Amino acid sequence: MRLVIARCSVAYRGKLAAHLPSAQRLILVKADGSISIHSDDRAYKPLNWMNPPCSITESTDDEGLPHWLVRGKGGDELEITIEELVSDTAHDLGVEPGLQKDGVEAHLQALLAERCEVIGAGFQLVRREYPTDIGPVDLLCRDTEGIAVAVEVKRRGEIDGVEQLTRYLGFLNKDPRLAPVRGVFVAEQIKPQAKVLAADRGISCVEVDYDELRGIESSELRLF
Amino acid sequence: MRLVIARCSVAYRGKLAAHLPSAQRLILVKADGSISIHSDDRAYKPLNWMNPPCSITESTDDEGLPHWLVRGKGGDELEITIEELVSDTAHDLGVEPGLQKDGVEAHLQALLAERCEVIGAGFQLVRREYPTDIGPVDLLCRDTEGIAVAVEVKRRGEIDGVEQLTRYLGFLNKDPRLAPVRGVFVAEQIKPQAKVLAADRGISCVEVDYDELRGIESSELRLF
DNA sequence: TAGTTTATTTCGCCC
DNA sequence: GGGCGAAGTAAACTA
Repeated sequence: MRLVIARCSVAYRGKLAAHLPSAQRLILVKADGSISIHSDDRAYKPLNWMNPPCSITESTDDEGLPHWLVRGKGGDELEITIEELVSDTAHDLGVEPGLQKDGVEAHLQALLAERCEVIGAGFQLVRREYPTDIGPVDLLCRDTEGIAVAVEVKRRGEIDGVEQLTRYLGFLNKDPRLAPVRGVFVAEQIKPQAKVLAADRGISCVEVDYDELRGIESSELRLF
Repeated sequence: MRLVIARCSVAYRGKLAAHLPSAQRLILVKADGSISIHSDDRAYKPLNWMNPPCSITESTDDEGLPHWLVRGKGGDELEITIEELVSDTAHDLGVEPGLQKDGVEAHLQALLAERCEVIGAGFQLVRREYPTDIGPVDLLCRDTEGIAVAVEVKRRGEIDGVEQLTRYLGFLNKDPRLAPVRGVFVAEQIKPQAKVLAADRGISCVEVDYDELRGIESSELRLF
């Protein structure tokens, strides 16, 4: 990993055109071949960058200033003119063992599969990831009257999720062994516009609390 | 901007839980109060981070190792245990003049709003970002016969955009002052599948050239 | 390898 | 400040 602190100007020409006037910035060159240019704000997002694979050509211009030309795929170009070099260091960091994550949508779906009465009183799970021609439905349940219920689980409920569930319902209702199938949209938070669309499509909405669900799971575990 | 190279372990507890085993990494502390932890790969994305505003508390643990506790909003916590400090430097970068972008959807939409006859001969703009219960339509126009036309603008025309326009048309057609409303899908490039779906929905497709549109704008400017 | 879906998405705009 | 759509989205997963 190479860290360059320098006063520089940058031009990007690729999927869009962007330009950075002269200022002091951090230029970060990683071992994976990527390059990113950071200012002292915007949190972790760089101002400009190039993803690997890309080639970096360092040269010196007419006035003796370092000049980098970075070429990425698709003809993308990043042009860096260094006007004043403050610092240029490199470190060999070695291998990255990797990040462990817990608590994403997959986990929420697993919790709901085990406690599907949270979605509706008396619901019984038929199966997780119930297959259809256009992809698997998160959960397929049956309610107290034996009616099939397709459940779409999201961490954040937005309009796309309602569309997705609508498509599944269209296909599931073609199966005479299942029809009529009703839909439930489950998420930690459901946006107002998604609720409007769901109502318009006859889909019910349920908001669940992740910590509470996990709490139920924990209490259950304590019983054994 | 502070740059720390160190062997460290990291734990994040917040929107999810995540853990990083011991390895050498770059810890980037920016003037905006953000912190991010980078490995030598994954391009510009850090392994862990905390967005501003957050507070960093540096202490020393039982074994004399530096220990950082970062608290963000919503009770999020980032815990960094430094096991070996390789380098710790700081630079004052000064103000960032900012990034100029050109060629994104907003610009395309603005150009089309001014020249909506490009979408259809004789089209007149009613308004940009015309509001509906499920979100704003990019452009609402009227054609030569006074029929309302909902226009969805994308940089890349894919199936999602056709779905989006279909939803808008459904809601707009409920308004007796507008109905019947027809739809036009405009993009620099429209994928074949999106064209098929649009045709199936009675939506017309128009492909426009960004440079040409900008060219028209430039020539207009030259006249004055 | 290509399409699909998620993301601690982040970011910007408008209300 | 909340809601919504776009992003040079990127990254992970699956068929």
